[in-house]
Amino acid sequence: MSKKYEDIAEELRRRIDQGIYQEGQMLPQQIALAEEFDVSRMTLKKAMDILAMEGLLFRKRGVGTFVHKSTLWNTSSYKATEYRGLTVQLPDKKVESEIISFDIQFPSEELQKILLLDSNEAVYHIIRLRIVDKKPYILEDTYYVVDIVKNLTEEIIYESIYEYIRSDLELKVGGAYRKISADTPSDVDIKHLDASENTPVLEVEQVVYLANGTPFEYSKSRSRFDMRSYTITDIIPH
Amino acid sequence: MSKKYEDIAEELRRRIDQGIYQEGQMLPQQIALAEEFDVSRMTLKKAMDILAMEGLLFRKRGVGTFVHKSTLWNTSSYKATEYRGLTVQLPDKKVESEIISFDIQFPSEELQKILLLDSNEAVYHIIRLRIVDKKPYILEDTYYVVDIVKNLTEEIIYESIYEYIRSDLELKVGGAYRKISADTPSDVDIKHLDASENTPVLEVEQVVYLANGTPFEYSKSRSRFDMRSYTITDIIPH
DNA sequence: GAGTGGTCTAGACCACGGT
DNA sequence: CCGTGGTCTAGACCACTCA
Repeated sequence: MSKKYEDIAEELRRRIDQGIYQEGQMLPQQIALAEEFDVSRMTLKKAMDILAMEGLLFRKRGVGTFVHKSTLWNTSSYKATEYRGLTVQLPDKKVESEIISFDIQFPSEELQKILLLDSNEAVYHIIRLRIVDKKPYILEDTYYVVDIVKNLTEEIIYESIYEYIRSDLELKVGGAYRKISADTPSDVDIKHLDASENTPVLEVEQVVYLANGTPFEYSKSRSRFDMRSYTITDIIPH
Repeated sequence: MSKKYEDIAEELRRRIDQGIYQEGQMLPQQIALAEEFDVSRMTLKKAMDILAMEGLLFRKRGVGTFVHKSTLWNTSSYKATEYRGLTVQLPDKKVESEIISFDIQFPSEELQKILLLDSNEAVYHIIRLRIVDKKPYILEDTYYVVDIVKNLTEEIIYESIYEYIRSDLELKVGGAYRKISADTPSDVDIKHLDASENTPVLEVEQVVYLANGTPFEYSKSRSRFDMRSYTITDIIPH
């Protein structure tokens, strides 16, 4: 069962992409669109809310709904709120992995707090280098809760862990907390990211939750400053 | 006229802060809360949507609504979606400013595209060092559209520009696009941020929009890697 | 005043999780 | 099966902008 407002959001997104609704141009009024899609106005508005939060539309009360101009933000930078794997973020590129370490262990006290675990509930610990178009791209240091992300194998890690979580385990990701910071390179960074002692590093520390609120991943991902950046769209509803 | 769902969100936030609804605990069902606040269930749900997006609550269909546990994310890091000034972000600290340059100019071609200006519509260009507790904290390189942020003076810049925009000009901020990246320090960074040649720098590039969708600010803010980081809460609705 | 989007309702029905 | 939250409706009324 698909949700009407998601379908409509999808269709409107398509029309903007294809230029049927052009940059800066006004869209048909909500009532007309509601009639076209044969839904109530509230449902149509909910679809528009999604696009407004994504930054594609903005609305002005008493005036109308417009397509936002893009410019800066369609560059080679990644949405900070992207939770799917690199394979999805870089569909045109060749993404490979090098497994630097893969083991199973009991969580430290700090990790127990973060992932809401007892000391006897094991975690996988994976250090993995992602290689894009033959160049070292990002170094991931990740912990997964074993009870949730069951039966990880080297084969899965070599491909896409998120694909496995979604398709095989049929788990739904519900969201994440992220912290973005800069850092000096560690020895490990220098070794694997093709960095020198003075190359700044961009780090994303994150806890990822299932749709039911259970945390299942804690990770730190580091990349060279000149390889990656993150974008955030922040629309305040009014 | 205040909005009911904002008032209710505020009240629920207060109850979570005060521990009336405790971490991990289930809240009263939506229908009961809707009756308590004397609103429809849709309105109550909208209030909860806000708190869920903030990451305070999560809901599980068929089960109930729970208070999210916090841990990691209440540290000394700043919400990436905070658009108000430093004065608000650091209420306990002494925030001062040093004006490095302040002039008015015509926008470059690139800036015209970003801020949707003609070549004859002037912008203020401000380079300002923010000093927190006597330490250099962040170096801001900002352009404001003169037609919108009228009559800027050195006095205003020395204090809080956002306070001026909100209180005196009575403009409402509607959102922003941000890009976070790391960089090597520039000469200006080294000079003003108490950085050496090898100190990584964290940069936030942003375009800020009024509530009506008009862009009015383009800026790059840089800080030393060890002075600042940004957090993002990302909840996928389901 | 005419036309836009924003809020709110009262109620129906659906999807999901646990018993 | 029951109880939870999620979706959707049809319509009312409000707030804002612009002619």
